Amino acid sequence: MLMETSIEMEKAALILKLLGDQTRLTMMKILDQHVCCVCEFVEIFQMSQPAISQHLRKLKDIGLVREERKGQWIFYSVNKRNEDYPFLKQVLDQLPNQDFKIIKLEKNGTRISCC
Amino acid sequence: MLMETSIEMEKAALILKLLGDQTRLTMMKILDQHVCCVCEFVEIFQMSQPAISQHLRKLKDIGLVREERKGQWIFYSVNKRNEDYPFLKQVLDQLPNQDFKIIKLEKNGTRISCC
DNA sequence: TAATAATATAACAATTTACTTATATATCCA
DNA sequence: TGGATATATAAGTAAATTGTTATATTATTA
Repeated sequence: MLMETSIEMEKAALILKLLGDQTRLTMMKILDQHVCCVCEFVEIFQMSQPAISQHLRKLKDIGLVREERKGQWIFYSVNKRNEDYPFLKQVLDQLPNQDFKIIKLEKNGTRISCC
Repeated sequence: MLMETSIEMEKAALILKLLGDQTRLTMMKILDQHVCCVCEFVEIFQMSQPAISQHLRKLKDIGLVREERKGQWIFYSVNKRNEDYPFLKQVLDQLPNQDFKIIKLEKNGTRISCC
């Protein structure tokens, strides 16, 4: 059975361009399974906090992720209500699982430390 | 049943980056169904011949398309033997059909004129 | 209220991208 | 062989991208 998705070419290209960056692609794969905050991504990608923030903003700007503030922390998750989520999901489902990155954080103690 | 594709993150990001351009994405969608030559894409996208050639070269360089010379013309088609074709295909299958662009060429007489 | 922590934003620099125009290459055919 | 056609390549440029560092914002807590 063919899944019916009615994404437009322009929108599809926009989404794929955002996914065409290894950092953002990995973020999305992780976020599809886990809720994460900025500091965790800083740890995972060994990249500056502003760099992570900027990637997340791009993803948020086209509606792929959503944020929820809880105290000092802002938690990011995949926006499954987005009309293009089915399109996104089919891409993410083809990617290798990235849970090991979260597990590594947990072993570090870096995951619980802030979130 | 989940389709097994074992693409690596780095490779996936590379492919998605190439697809994240409306011209190349549309090219790939068309090429998945039709064999085309450069001049047809020049007509379809109303873009210079070198621009089209350069897009096709990028797609060829990572193995997504292949070329076959027939006389003066070089015919491009999707490289279905590529190990990452299943990954690509799942993306393309979600996009709206672009056959109308080829049909328009046929009505123009621009398709048969060269190919 | 002041210090700290998490995150966002601004400003900037290096790199990459996607065109352009000009030119080279390859094939066909008279 | 020479002109025409289809395509590729080279060189240059403007805009976009992706990082950086510095600073602002927001919430927490002593």
